[in-house]
Amino acid sequence: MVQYSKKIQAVPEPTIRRMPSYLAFAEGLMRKGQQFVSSTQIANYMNIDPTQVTKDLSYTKIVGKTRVGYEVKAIVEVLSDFLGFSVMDNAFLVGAGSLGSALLHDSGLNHFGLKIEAAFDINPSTIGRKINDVEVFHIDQFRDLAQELNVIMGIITVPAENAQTVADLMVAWGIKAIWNFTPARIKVPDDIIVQNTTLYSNLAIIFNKLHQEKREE
Amino acid sequence: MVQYSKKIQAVPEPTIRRMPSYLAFAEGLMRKGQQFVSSTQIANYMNIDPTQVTKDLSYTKIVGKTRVGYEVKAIVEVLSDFLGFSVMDNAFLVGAGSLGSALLHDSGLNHFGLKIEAAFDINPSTIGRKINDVEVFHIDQFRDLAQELNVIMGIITVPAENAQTVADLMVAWGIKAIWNFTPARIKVPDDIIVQNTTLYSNLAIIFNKLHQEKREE
DNA sequence: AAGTAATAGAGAAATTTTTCTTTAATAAAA
DNA sequence: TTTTATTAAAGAAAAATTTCTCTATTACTT
Ligand SMILES: NC(=O)c1ccc[n+]([C@@H]2O[C@H](COP(=O)([O-])OP(=O)(O)OC[C@H]3O[C@@H](n4cnc5c(N)ncnc54)[C@H](O)[C@@H]3O)[C@@H](O)[C@H]2O)c1
Ligand SMILES: NC(=O)c1ccc[n+]([C@@H]2O[C@H](COP(=O)([O-])OP(=O)(O)OC[C@H]3O[C@@H](n4cnc5c(N)ncnc54)[C@H](O)[C@@H]3O)[C@@H](O)[C@H]2O)c1
Repeated sequence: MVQYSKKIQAVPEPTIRRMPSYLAFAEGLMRKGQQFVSSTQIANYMNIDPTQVTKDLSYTKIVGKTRVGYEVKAIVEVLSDFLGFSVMDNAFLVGAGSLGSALLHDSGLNHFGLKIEAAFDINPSTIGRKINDVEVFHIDQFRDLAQELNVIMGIITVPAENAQTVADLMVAWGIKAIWNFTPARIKVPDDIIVQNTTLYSNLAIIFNKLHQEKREE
Repeated sequence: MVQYSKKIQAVPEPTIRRMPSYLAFAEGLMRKGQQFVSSTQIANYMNIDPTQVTKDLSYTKIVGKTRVGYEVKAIVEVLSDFLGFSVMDNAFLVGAGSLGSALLHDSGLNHFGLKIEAAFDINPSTIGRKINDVEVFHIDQFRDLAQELNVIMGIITVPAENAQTVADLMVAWGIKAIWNFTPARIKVPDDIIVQNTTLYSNLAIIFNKLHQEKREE
């Protein structure tokens, strides 16, 4: 079967996953005043192969200097742009519980181009409060505010059993991308982007490695 | 170069990443009283190819029935065991800030075999408090408590710039695996398992897809 | 009872991602 | 100045992962 929606020359997802770490590393070096950084250094920091770094960076317009490496400033600038971190996108967060609050406190999101404009909940005791200067509204106000503030992303941090309900509302209300932190998989139309972020995958990997170690003993 | 530490017949990491979702789905079905589930159903829920599910499950000892599927109960039991979720591992969490508190509130970790026995911080105003029944100690007490409680995992939720310091302490204190939630990459001896869990990779992927959509318009 | 459709499972093929190899450039050392 | 070592970059090869193809099985429909 021919895949019509096939991406042409898409950047590999693993590459995109690594890039924010390159960026964060480069930002750190910049603060320390370092001008150049080699793929070897980055690879050493990341615990990966140096050619992997070179290949990853080759997807951007960054060019390195033989025997010197890449200009730190260039990495920061180009990578920020490339990753979409240098323009602000507006998001709404639904579920101002423990994880939601943590995200609202995380300045890294803001630094990397995501502005959480407002939070929503159904719990009367949370509504009206401000968490790190972000106000918590009743979920019924989502639609009007989303249009008003040009919000394209919705963050789901409600209990798993309510994830689908919230997702449906988000879609109906014009959200283009959903960042789902619950372990539940949500069903949305094809044109809506969904990113599932589940802790338990990571837990499974750690356990797997731990047990492998045990087996080898 | 010959790779001596090469794993024999290891389960692919992507497979392990998907398994917790299969498990969660099966648990949901079990609660609803469903007895069997087919790879098609699971695939539909996960938005992936059915043969992927079949292949993933083939790494375990689960066997399916033609035209019927897999027994839900078997998936739950075998997968829990396989993923190491049915035996409790003890962990310590260092950095009882916003993310740390959220993790301490997350019952899912407990459900999937991770018991956070204690939390540690250096902030006097946090020390002595209890978060969801887990006590926050001064970091100096880590060592003694780790030995006493047979803790093998350390969870790092301090600010990124302190991640390496905390990791060094954890290693010195006999921790076998580190779950690092900071964007910083830590350097540890080869025999220590490290799992980095960084939000910003996910953010980068969403932005990438969003921008791709924009480009295609 | 016969036919049909859905499914597990095994193996092959295709695709994606990582690693290796080679080349050219050039900074630093001799 | 010459040599050496380090590096980026491009392309090839290898490895890992996903998707496809085929077969056998069997529940359900006719
Ligand atoms: N706490 C964590 O560290 C953590 C980590 C990873 C994933 N998760 C997942 O994130 C989700 C939320 O976890 P949590 O610990 O923050 O739970 P929580 O109970 O602390 O917060 C959930 C919030 O959602 C609100 N809510 C419920 N239904 C809603 C609805 N229909 N519309 C709007 N708001 C609604 C609740 O009032 C509550 O404030 C869960 O699925 C959990 O598995 C949590
Ligand atoms: N908040 C989030 O939602 C979120 C999400 C993803 C990742 N992160 C990352 O997690 C880390 C923590 O974020 P946070 O928002 O919880 O920060 P935070 O400031 O709320 O919490 C950090 C805690 O660590 C403690 N601490 C600092 N140095 C310490 C040390 N040496 N030993 C022990 N404790 C120490 C502080 O006292 C504080 O309580 C950061 O690296 C952040 O990038 C946070």
